[in-house]
Amino acid sequence: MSIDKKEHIIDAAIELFAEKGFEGTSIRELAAKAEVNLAMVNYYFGSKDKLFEAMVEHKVSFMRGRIEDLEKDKTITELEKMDLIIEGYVERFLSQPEFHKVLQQEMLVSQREEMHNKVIGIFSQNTHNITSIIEKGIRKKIFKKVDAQLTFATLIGTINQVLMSKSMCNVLTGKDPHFNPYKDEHFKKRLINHLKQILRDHLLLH
Amino acid sequence: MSIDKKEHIIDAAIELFAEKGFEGTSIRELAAKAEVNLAMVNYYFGSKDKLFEAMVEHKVSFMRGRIEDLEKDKTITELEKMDLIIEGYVERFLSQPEFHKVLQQEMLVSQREEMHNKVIGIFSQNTHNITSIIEKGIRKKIFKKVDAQLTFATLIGTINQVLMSKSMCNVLTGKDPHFNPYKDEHFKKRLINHLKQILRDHLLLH
DNA sequence: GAAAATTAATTAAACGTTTGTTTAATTCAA
DNA sequence: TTGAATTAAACAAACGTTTAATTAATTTTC
Repeated sequence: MSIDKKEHIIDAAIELFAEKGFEGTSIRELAAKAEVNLAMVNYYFGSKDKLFEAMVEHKVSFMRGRIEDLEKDKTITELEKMDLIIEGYVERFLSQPEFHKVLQQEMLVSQREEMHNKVIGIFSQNTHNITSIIEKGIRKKIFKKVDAQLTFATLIGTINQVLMSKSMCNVLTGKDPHFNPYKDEHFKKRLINHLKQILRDHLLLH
Repeated sequence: MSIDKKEHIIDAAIELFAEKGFEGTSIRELAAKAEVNLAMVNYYFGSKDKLFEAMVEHKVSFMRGRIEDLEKDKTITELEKMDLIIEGYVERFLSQPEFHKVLQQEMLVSQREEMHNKVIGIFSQNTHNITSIIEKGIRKKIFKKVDAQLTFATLIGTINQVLMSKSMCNVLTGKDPHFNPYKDEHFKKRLINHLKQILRDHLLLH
């Protein structure tokens, strides 16, 4: 009975936090969207802050990466690993653009510091693994001597950029303002291809 | 007498909005930081919303681009244009990281819709010009047939990524958490070099 | 150029709302 | 019958904004 409701609240929270920000969303508004009584939010989660934490916890558990395993994998080349990382990231981020927007907001503001650090932790979780893969490729002389850290920033930054705002993305790609690029399979492939191409150009020797 | 104070308030607003977000910043807090009376904010700007608009207006006027002229310029190559664009962007963004964070926040949330659209307008102002330059380079067969729009997203996205959070940037580059990369000349050059390199790799024929 | 009159700047206090949260009563399920 | 779920109402605190009074600066008048 209550599990549905808890998830209902979390889903409403993601939508509203993504659209209006954490401080910009009132519990009353949230309760109305989730179709529960105002007091239920505090009843279930204790406070607005704890709801936020629970929401992040709940969603992050869904996207625990396999990137650590990937780094150790010796059956595929570093380039193939990068391709898999790109596919994984784009797939994951585009499938939950609202949640990802909430994380981006939290990364920008340092209002709730523990949450800010937590989100940075989530994002930088893979930083080391991926730069390691790139650096390994460099040592193997498969890759050029690039700036591995900023190359990673380019990868994540490009995805973040298109995920930042639907209308921004549509302006960029010249689409109709009400078009939803995140649900468009063609756009997803386009993004993956672009990232694969730019990384190949940048990493591979010629 | 009052011009100083107005700018005092705007400066305080940028700092606080960048750190805590628009809704997360109270006028009382802001007035305290600017060392003015609470009522002065509304006296000068009318409302919190209008203060925001005035702040954006005031800062945007400082960074009116020369990119339009650059597009038409026929004395330099498209690659040189791209180099100049990179230098200009990095210079501009790193010199006002707090203001830029405010814009990023506003791009993410669609709470104040007119402001949201305005910021998108600012950002996409150069979208057309820059993709035009890339596409011209492609027609001239100086550049490969790349996805010009997503290439632009990569350029802006990389800069946005490192500008997102100081501590995030430090985690990425393995620096001390309290280090300020935005004021570091070496980091600036590193970022410029990376962007130039990745664009060369991606755009130029081999 | 000093006094008076007028406008602008500044203040502390109060306004009405909205906020997150809690309470106490009620309904529901086991 | 007991404990959890749900509700409407109330809570104090914080919010953006306004008011009314005071001080400072500027302009006008003689």
